[in-house]
Amino acid sequence: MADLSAETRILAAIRDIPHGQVAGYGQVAQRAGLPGRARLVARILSRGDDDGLPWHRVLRSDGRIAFVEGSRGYREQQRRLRAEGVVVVNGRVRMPAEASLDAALWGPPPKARAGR
DNA sequence: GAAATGACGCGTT
DNA sequence: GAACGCGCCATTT
Repeated sequence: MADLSAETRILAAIRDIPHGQVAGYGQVAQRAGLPGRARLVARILSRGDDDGLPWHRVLRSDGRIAFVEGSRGYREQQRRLRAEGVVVVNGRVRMPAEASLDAALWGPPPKARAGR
């Protein structure tokens, strides 16, 4: 059967990112069933054809904003992230482990890490 | 059809 | 932790 287009799956994966949560391009691609297509995700977002998509929750694997520092999208994304309670420092965000994203989507473990 | 470009990722230095 | 380099994928010139 004709599977949904890769673009559709990627868009769905991005929409599945919970409020106040962030994910990397590679993570989104993998969640969409397209491992190694991180660049495809970036290209789709660059098009911006879709509406109401939380594109600002998609960051690089390093937790850094993909846009160039000082550019319009950069400031926009940073502003939106902070508006959701995400801590952005020096254009950087604490990248959650993949397990954390799974937990946020499927069920967070009550075993919170204490002390650090 | 080859080369260049881009909201990327990972390993190495 | 930052800088550098190479690899991968899809579109455009």
